Amino acid sequence: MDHVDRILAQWQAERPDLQLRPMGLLGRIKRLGAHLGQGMERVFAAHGLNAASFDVLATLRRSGAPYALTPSQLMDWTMVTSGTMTNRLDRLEAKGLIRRVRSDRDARSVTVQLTDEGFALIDACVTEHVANQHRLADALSETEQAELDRLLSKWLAGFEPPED
Amino acid sequence: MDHVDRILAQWQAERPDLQLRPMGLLGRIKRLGAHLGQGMERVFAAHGLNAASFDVLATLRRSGAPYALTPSQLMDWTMVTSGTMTNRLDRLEAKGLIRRVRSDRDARSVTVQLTDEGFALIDACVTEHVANQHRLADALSETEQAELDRLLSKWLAGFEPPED
DNA sequence: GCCTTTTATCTTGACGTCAAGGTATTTCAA
DNA sequence: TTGAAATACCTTGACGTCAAGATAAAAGGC
Repeated sequence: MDHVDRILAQWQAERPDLQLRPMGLLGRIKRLGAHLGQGMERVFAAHGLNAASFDVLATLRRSGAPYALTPSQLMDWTMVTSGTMTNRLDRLEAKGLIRRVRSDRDARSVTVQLTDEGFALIDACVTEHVANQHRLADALSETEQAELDRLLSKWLAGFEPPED
Repeated sequence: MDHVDRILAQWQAERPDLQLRPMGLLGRIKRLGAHLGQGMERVFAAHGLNAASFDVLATLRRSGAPYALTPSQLMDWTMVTSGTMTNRLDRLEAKGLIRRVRSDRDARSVTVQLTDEGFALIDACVTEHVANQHRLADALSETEQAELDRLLSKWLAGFEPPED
């Protein structure tokens, strides 16, 4: 009898006409996502970051040398709007973690590049982040994690058709 | 090869020292949660609500007659801070969906009650919401949904120790 | 060469959230 | 009885987000 079960029991009593089966599943995904998010934010915060700024720096870092992408590419990877990305980049630039370089070939275009400070910070942060993810997933065995990943991949494929 | 796989492949190339196994799992939970959240928001929006306002009205509705709880009880159920709840209640009150009643017994306390309009709205909305949840979960068979729910419950139990 | 359309990014305004703190009230131990 | 602590709710200020639209530049049809 967890939090989600209590919610389902209330609905069952008040609206016995409803077919509640998927509600528990969706509720658990949402709550688990919230707990995992909080668990990850702690590591980000220890490095002066949050999920938003980590997301940008990590995307640049894993893109490989020269650790530079355009705002549009970053928007594609992180799935946020242009206004959100402008705001994120403004803050990261103010902290000296990225730098905006105007393109020579296209005056509309900007390249966002990790500074040395940004590179060092994200490299240290992601190392801790990965270790933290291991801790967060430890409640399940490797077999269970693999089975869960299989089911989530199948579900996710309906929203994000795989390519290649 | 989905979006998460592409991220993992980039990390693998750039940081082969990292043990990336749990990263895919956590990434898929996050992305799936985002897609499901968007899918649910559409139904809320069709009734002039969003996830936040739906959450409050649904909590009041499923609490049973007289469909009234204090802000503190609502905070416990919805897991938001007091400032957030005040803001939510202000907006719902302005729309005439809830009403605040000062307590006779404790002058600090307030009872938040569904109005007739609020009751009618949330009852209609939750009916559609449940049908929508079925659609969103349709990508998995009933067996798969049950297995997924089992694994998520186990994982979630580490964050929210079950009671009773 | 021009004019429309598309592309790339930034700006604005509204909203939801939280942390920290404020105010009023109640509780409880001395 | 009274004064400190706890409780219940609200206020404030900062932040992250989005939708809509602004600006500027490039591309393409004629």
